[in-house]
Amino acid sequence: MNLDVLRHSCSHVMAEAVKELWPQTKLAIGPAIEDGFYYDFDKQAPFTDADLLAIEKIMQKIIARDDPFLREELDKIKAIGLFKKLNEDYKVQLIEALPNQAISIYKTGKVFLDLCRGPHIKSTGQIKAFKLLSVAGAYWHGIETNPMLQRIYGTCFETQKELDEYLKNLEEVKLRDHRKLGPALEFFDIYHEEAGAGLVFYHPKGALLRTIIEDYEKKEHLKRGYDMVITPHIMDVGLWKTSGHYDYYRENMYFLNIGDDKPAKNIGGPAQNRGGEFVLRPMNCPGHILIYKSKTRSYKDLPIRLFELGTVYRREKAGVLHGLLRVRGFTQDDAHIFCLPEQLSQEIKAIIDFVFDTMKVFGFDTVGIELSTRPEKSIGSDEDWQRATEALEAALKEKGLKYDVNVGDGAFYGPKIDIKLKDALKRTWQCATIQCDFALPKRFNLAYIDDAGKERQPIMLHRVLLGSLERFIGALIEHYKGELPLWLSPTQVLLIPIKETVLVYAQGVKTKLESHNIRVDMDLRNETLDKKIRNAEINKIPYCLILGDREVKQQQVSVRKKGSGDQGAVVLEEFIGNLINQIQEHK
RNA sequence: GCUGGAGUAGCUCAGUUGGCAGAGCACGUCCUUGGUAAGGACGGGGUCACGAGUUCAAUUCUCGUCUCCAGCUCCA
Repeated sequence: MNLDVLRHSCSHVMAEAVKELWPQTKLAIGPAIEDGFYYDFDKQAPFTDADLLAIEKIMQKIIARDDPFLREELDKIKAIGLFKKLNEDYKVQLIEALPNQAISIYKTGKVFLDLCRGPHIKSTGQIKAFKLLSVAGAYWHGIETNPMLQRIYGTCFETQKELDEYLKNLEEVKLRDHRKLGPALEFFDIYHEEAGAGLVFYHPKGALLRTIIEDYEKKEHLKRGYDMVITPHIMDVGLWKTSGHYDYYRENMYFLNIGDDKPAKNIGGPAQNRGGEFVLRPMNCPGHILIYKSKTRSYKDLPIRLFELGTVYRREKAGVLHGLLRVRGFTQDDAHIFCLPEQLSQEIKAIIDFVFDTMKVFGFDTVGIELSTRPEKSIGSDEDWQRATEALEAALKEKGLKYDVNVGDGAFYGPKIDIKLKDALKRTWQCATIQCDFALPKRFNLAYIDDAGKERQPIMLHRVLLGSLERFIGALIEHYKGELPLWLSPTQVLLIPIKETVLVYAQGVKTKLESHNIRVDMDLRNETLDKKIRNAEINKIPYCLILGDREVKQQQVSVRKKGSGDQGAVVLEEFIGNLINQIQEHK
């Protein structure tokens, strides 16, 4: 049986139940979605949890009746008349938007009918396992200015067992929630009320994790021919007028009304682009562009790859903020590559490789590549957009990668490739993006001198690998359920001395581990061994070393591995050797 | 920004039909010196999100604000 058909049919049954309980309710649409189905209703009073239970009960009744799904076809005029009579305004709108041809409707039971393309299951009795999950607001047709409807989400499976597994998986998702795990593991917190929503505070362990990630990235970028730069967090508004952000991104920018008396020097763009006011940067590009422009560049210098762990601030709408995934201040692993046209394809392919390699090191599979094209609100000529889009597409094709095209979803200055990663629960996360840009080089009058001594315009690539470190750390926490691999764990080894008499020995072990750059903590509290072990497990520390009289006497350490318990005693050097191997292999 | 739900100790949550605010964990002190997931006793900790209003009295009722949660819209 086709699961989408089953779910779609289930949404019809739900709509029938809602109409039975509240006959005045108007129906909008009710499709199957990835994990279930929904139906949008126009009803005055909000649906409550109790209402959902009542609806489920009626649905059970309809399913027990085993009503057949019957298809009928009408011409458009008749269909409009029928749904007008039923007072189903939204259905009338839907039919009016359809081409002038036969309109199909489906009937179930004696009274319920719905505009529907189909197909459906034979009869309601084929629904074996379903559950209504939640209710939420949703705009009619998804357009903000339209009336808001009430959407009931539900899911449906062929068997109860599959439904139970799905519900169990939902619980699993909750357990992995980085918004709970992150503060619990003392990685980060957000002081919504005191400091502001969407602003992240890294506590010592989280800051250490981030430093480990940053160090890895710096090393890897230097290895791959990037230069590191550091640019200011506030810059004159004139720069943002020239870049186009002032016109195309203003509602997301923070302005600092106190500026300098003297307007900034105008670079590129019209003369009115003089500032005197400052902007907290929402992006890093203008800073990198200034560095590119700082001297005359030869074609022999290109490509120039400027990398910065750049913190940016964006004024996101309050309702979209979500843990570390959507914040107002975040740090991108951002680079801008200035290159010759003939270098473009090679650079894009190198970035794609870089993304794949990086994801693998952090333990993710990459999936889902999307190519996004020119949006309505954008700068640059059609010709440039076409060249940029073709360049990205060609690179994907040359690498033999599958991708979807997302029409109109590009940045305002250029088309982009998004690479999504897949976590342990098979959820996807938007992290890496590669954007091809002919527009900003033009606006800022970027140039290089070609082999004939003529001034030419370089092409600019914007790209991030992990995207925002905040979002990526959120993904890491959920992917690993907080149990980070050894090489990323803020505390790699916890020393547990059993009693005070072994403290001298324990201190010696600690010093030795630290001399190998192993991150080690010692639990000196006056607690039982059991308690300290429990604590280490809860804090998801990869290794514990238990140190008592026995270990001192034999000059060994007793190893306990998270999740697999007592590993027995070994000499310290053996343990260290083993650990270093694992760390080097990014395990 | 929109629709709905919510905000009580650091955390997880009780509770008050309007009348002195509660537990477990965590934290502190003391006892206990232990062998692989919670040893014991005692103790500190709260403008019940914030601001108005109603009332003899508001954590509780009303209104507003902020924030969170589930979505919509938007996005790294």
